[in-house]
Amino acid sequence: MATTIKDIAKYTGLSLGTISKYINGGKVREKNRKLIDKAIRELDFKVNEMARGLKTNESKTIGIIIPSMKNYFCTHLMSYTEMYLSKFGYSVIICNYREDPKVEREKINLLMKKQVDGLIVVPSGETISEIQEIILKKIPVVLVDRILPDMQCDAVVVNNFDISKKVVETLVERGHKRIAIICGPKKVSTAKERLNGFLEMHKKYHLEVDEKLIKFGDYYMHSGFMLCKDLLSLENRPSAIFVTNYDMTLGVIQAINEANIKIPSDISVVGFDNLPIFKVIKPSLSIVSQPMKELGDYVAKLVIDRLNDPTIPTKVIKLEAEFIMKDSISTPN
Amino acid sequence: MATTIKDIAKYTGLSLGTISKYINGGKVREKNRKLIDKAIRELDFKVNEMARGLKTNESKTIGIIIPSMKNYFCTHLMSYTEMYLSKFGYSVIICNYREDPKVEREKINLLMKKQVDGLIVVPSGETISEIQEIILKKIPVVLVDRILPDMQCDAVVVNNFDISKKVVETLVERGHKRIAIICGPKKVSTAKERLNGFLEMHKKYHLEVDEKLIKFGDYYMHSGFMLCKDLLSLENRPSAIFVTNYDMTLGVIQAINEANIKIPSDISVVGFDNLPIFKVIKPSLSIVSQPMKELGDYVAKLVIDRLNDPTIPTKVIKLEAEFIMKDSISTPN
DNA sequence: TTAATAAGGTGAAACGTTTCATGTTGCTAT
DNA sequence: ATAGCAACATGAAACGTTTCACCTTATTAA
Repeated sequence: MATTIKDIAKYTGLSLGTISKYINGGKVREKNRKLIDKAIRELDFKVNEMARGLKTNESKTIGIIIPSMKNYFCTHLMSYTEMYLSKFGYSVIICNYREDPKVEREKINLLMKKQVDGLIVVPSGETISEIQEIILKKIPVVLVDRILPDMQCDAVVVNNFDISKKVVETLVERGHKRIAIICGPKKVSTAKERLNGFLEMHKKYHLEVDEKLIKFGDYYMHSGFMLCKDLLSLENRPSAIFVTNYDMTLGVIQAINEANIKIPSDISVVGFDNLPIFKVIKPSLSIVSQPMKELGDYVAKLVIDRLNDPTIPTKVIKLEAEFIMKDSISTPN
Repeated sequence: MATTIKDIAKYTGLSLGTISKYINGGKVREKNRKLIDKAIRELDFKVNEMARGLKTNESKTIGIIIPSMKNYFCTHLMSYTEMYLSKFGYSVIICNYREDPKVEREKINLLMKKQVDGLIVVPSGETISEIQEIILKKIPVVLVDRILPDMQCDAVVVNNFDISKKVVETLVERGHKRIAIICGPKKVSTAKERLNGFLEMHKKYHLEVDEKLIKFGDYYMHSGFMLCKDLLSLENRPSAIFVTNYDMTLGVIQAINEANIKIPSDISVVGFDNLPIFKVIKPSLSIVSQPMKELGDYVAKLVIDRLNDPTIPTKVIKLEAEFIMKDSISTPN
């Protein structure tokens, strides 16, 4: 059906080898070059990457696995990763596992069957052994945002612990004593680290930790909403809330709006991720901002580096998140 | 390196044909089934989809081309499409062209080289001939959100014209006479249709159309911001603004906030796309809401249907967007 | 027991490339 | 004119599957 290298060979009277050489950047005689170019144009030849991949054992494709395509943090990040990779001739298959480890496992399998040259994962935390096996097969794996215990592979993360300390310290310095935190799922490393920073600062300032003020959500808006409602209905409610991801931050604001409570006069809020939306919310929100482009670029760079030299030692890149103070913080009444 | 069907054949003492038949769901003798299963487990066999695809001339992959991975409307939509397709054994390569028709062309080419079985496109409007060619090659193409002139292919869109009329009519009924519209790029069908609805209602109600109140943006937040600033600085500024996509709506709100103007007392606003964010903005925004899941599902369905029977006549599915009235509309002063 | 038939197994060819050892051409210098 | 060499061309084998015509084994009925 479609034009193949054979058709080009027939059309030009040259051999398969010559055509192949040429389309892979090799040199041919000037008159042959013209002839081949003409044939390619006339017959509308496009190389069959499946056949090529079969032969070369390279798909020039990187698999990307993220929790959800509705997660703007992930898709945003991956848009940079894709851009970087495409400069090096790699394309990308993005799979989302809808927060379901079973689906995550399936997608990992799928990508292996598709012979991806490397794998980028924002893991659920429940597929450690599957990922281990891939690493054993010498396929480059890069973890993003979250790390997995005891896993010997490249990763790009942010300084969750430190930035969380900084946020809490700032609140404490403003006089807050009852600070709530809304974390992600306990399995996820970022959630643990952000919580640990929170606890650390309580220890440093000899503040009592009220377990009721520590909430674990699922990183989605609705859970931010519900958990915030819980917090607001406590008889001794917090004077500040630290929300540790983007979607839950939205949920928290929704809950506060619905309760007719004012930020920051009634309650202080620190959110997460510097996405355009926070320019739109009044009062402007104090947030932890992650360096999206850097994250996305580094992820791609680590894959490419390992593809070029599989023997280099694994690296965990820790980038700096930034705490941006705006108008959503005040001193407690 | 990796385990192949040949290794399984050797391990089990069976022939290639038998193994192939079994992994494709064929019947083998019970004792052979056990033997093959064991071999697959022990040797960790995974079928090489490149080899399979080469032979079967099917990649079981659908290419998806969207303007940007930072466009939440697109990624959100495609998350439904992916879910639907994966139920039918298809996976998905998502390419974004960063709003650049040159990149769009490259990505179309890339996907053809990768032998995708079908193509889903949110087109820039500048690659008509390239898409035509693909259709000629009998590869299923589905257009989403936007249609292209004279293109004989499946598409899923919403009733842009009607919904725009409804919005404008509502504003007119509330007494607005100077209504501004912020459209998308002129090349894009949705922009044209939404504008036409706007004009139609002006005609119906014998309202003068002030060209200064018609703005064309690029569907990004910043252009919404800038165009809104323009509108606000007119000496005879509009009493209502209709913004025709999500990101530009955010920009408009930002501009209005910065100008210290109040919605709806000073100006009425109607936005686009019912994304979670609008639960968070005060006052709650009146919006046009598109049926995301239906859109995404239908797109997938059309591809699958045509894959199953390439001869069926092409369909353009028009789904109903909804106008949700909230608190951002008042009568003009 | 055997013939007939059903059920399952076999292996070579093919898919569209790349690779590489070998063959052929065109130049350059004498 | 020609030897020598660089430059380029050739074509068969291989990559890991599927397919299919044909062969073998098991099952059944008489």
